[in-house]
Amino acid sequence: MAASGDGTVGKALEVLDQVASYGRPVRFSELLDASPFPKATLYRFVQTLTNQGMLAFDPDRGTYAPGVRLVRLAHAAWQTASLAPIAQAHIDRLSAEVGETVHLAQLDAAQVIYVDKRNAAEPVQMYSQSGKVGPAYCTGVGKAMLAYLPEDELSAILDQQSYHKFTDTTHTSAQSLRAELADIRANGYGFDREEHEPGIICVALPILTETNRVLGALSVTSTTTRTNLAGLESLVDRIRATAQAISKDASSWHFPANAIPT
Amino acid sequence: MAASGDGTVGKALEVLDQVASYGRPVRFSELLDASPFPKATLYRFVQTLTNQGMLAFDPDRGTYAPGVRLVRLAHAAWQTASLAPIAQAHIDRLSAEVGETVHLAQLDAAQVIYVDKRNAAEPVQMYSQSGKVGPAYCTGVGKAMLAYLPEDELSAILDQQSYHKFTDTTHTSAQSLRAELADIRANGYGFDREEHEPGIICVALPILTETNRVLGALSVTSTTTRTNLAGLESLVDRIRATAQAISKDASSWHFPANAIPT
DNA sequence: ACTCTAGTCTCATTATTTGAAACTTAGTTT
DNA sequence: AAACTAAGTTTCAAATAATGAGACTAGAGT
Repeated sequence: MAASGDGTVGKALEVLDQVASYGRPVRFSELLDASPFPKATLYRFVQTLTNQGMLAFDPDRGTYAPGVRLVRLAHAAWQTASLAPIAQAHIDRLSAEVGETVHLAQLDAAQVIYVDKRNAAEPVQMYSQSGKVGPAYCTGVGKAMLAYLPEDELSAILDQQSYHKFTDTTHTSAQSLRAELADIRANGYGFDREEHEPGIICVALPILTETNRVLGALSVTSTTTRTNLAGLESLVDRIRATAQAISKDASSWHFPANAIPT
Repeated sequence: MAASGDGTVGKALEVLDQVASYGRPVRFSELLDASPFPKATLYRFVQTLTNQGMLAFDPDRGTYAPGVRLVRLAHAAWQTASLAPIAQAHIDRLSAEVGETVHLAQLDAAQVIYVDKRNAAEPVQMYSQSGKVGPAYCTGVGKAMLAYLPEDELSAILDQQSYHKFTDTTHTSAQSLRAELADIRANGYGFDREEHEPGIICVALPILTETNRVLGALSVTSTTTRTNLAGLESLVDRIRATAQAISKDASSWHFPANAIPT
């Protein structure tokens, strides 16, 4: 039932996450210090993952880092499973119209993953910006998605949040967050009231299927120096139209007859 | 000793690759038809991978696709393990100077993965272009890397090539390929003589460490309508300088003291 | 109501993982 | 140069998890 702990494969992926979390190449001993696994076990996992190209070993330095095979797999994930390729054109248009940064996010376990981002000023985004993660409980997109989750999934996710108080508007308990989620559900949209970073505000709407399953969320971000919540609220209709268009495309476009064979 | 077959984890990752290879969401039964695993076993793998967020299940359609967790992991891989962030500035400059498309590639098992691409005309590349794979035996970057591989790794990789004849200059055997690799090693650079796509030619150089380990490869691509091999050859010095600069940066830059803790 | 197909679950057998401890380098100290 | 130390690697019997044939269920088609 919980996300972690499916047999050997789950443990190996835990190790993979651990390596990725450092953001730099790591020594075996560093991993060992922070690992729940005994030396020999961790060693075998690291070996296996390296064999498989999921980790890369630098023999000159004796360090491990996430491997390039992940880049290949992610390419497939991004193209196949994410809303990004579908949403691309819609996001471009929205970003141009509102003149602010647009984020497209999806839920991964208890975290938010930004799968695309469009900045009005700088028209094309880069790979390195996709894949960035953020907390679900204090971002506009996170809350918009949580608000439409079925109760069992929601409570599992709420339990996993850190409720770290980034600013003085950050929610610090599942309880207060739940209250806001109810509001969001009632309105159909939600805000980030500088909950994650001071001065940064956003409006966010979920992207839902016809059956009301959560596919992702869309947000328009700005700063308190440029606008305020009411200003962002005036964009809601425009954003909703985009979200609906994406949802519509997602329902049809999911079976591209076949990919161009390179 | 081959790359595949490390226990349960290896098998699970094989399934993951299989799903990714379709380039579209797939039914369980489709996977089963093409899978070496018996029904119950495949089922368990798919379940586990889905639990783990490595696959995403679409309950409306009953299909599986690569999951968003991969996007997160790939972000880490791209940033930490790939040459892309290091090479960025160098590639920009090179692309601007030569006015042609520059590719940065690395080796993943027996395939080439393009981790970055800079097109002189359209200045910023997109995520969706990173992660693209290509054959090693008939691309400029592929051959440049193979040429500098130690014999044991090389022969393992040569055995895994398909030697599909894309054009009439494509190598169709390990033997003829080996001969060219010797030339490349002697010259320090290699060409793609329309071996993969008619009309497309390129020069490629490996990116090596001081200890002569292969880190990746760099290529400048053009078309036969715009230039010819001699034209590309004149760029070799310029490309070599870039490759060396990247290698130098890679040797120091590999330990960013710590990442911005967002 | 019956049949066929796709998907899910069970459980005794089998194979793999586990991890304490021994071993191997390579680097440091006395 | 011998003794210590730390990091990485290997071993092997015991413990655990994976395996897969087949049973089961749900739904679609006739």
